[in-house]
Amino acid sequence: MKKHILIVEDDAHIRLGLCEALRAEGYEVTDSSSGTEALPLFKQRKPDLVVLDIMLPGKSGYDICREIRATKSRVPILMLSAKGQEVDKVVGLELGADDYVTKPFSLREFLARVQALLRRSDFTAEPAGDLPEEIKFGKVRIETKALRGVRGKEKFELTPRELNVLALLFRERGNAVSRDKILNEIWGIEYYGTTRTLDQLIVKLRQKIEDEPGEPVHLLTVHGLGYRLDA
Amino acid sequence: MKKHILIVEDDAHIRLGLCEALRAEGYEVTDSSSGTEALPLFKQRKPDLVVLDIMLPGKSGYDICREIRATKSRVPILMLSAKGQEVDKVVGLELGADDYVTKPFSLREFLARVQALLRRSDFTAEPAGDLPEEIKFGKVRIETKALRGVRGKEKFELTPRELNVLALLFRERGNAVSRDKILNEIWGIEYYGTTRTLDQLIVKLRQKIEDEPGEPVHLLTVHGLGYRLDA
DNA sequence: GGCGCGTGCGACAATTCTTTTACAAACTCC
DNA sequence: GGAGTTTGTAAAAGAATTGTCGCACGCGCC
Repeated sequence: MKKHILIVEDDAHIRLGLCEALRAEGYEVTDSSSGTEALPLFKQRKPDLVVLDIMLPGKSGYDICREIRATKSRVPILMLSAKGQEVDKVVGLELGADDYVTKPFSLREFLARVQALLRRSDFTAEPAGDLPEEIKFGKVRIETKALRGVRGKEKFELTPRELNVLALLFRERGNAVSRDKILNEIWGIEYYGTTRTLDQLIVKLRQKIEDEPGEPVHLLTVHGLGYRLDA
Repeated sequence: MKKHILIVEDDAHIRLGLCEALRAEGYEVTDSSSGTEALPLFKQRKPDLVVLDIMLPGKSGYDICREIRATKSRVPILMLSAKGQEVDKVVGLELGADDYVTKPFSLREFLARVQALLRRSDFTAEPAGDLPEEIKFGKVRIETKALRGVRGKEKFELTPRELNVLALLFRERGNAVSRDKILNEIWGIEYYGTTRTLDQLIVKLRQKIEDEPGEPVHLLTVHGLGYRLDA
């Protein structure tokens, strides 16, 4: 899943440059030039990383940093300090910023720090954190941490996405889960693809967990709604 | 096992900031604002690392450092020196401090040093922390202290880094370990490099421990996540 | 200085996963 | 039963991830 980054920086040149560079790296970027806009944006978009310029019209980066921490969020924060500006790192530290880059900085350095901060905070990793150790039903047993399982004597592996979908269905086992819900939970709220993608993944899952994929006994279709997992 | 850290710092803002950051990293933290409290706390809690501000009301960080060393403890000590303050490293060295961080510093830098000190103090052998004596799976047997192993009758040598990565995977054997986790644990928090470096190292490891490096049976890729070692 | 070694990085190839497409089959409703 | 909709499935296209090669750099050693 794409990492989402919020940038708050008033200098349009720099802001757009950073945005472009981050997007080129495959991040999803939200940007703002205004300090007052920052907190609402933060709450709304729930980014995985925040980049704050210290000098901003209206509210300073320090203020925003403090506000974000006041929400109990532990999102990593990277502060940009202006050229030649005295940086009071201790002030930032008290406020909970994680790292600083001093202008002028190279794009490469900036990207490296972004990556490093995301890596450090990355306990969300791919298969979402709240998976059970094991998923079991019928002849099937799946070790979630290994992304692999067995059906009777057949071994198979799962991709992170397959595992997430299966875990969601397993959590709701016995109940039908709508396609929309699955797409929202696993693909994310702003997914624009077709719903056939999910069907395709279900096919793959059936091939793995069902004895007769064409005649499923566990992973059932609920016509007009979605799918249901029966144990 | 959680590492335990004792912080002695009078500035409440900084103290709490550091505490929170360390706890977020999974350390157990005891904090104190008073120099006189420090030694009793140290004796009682037996931390794995001590962080001392130099300027303290009552007793200075230097004093506490000396007292701790007088107990024959070899616990790593990280000193914080205030902004603009002259640091007498020689004095500190004589007293047995292991590292200094000069304010202003970023959280990231602080955490990196903490991690480095803990790792260094963790010395069982050259490479790193808590390695088992021997790593064994399939036809492979590795003597960790010698950085040497055999696969059937083939002998090979390992570099420290290769051994560390392999040991990490071995400790988690059966579970997929994400690239980010490997990079964090082995390369450390302050690593800004690319993840291709890790792939490269995996290639080398496969050449050593697999009969068919192109067709690995032990050191497996978990696409989209990282790697997994199967015994 | 030249050499070997461990390590890091860029580039491109190979592999795997995801998404789309197309059409057949199943289902719903009248 | 038939039209319209929804779902199953295979195959192809498209993306993303990983494997691998070759070169660069720093370091210790000759």
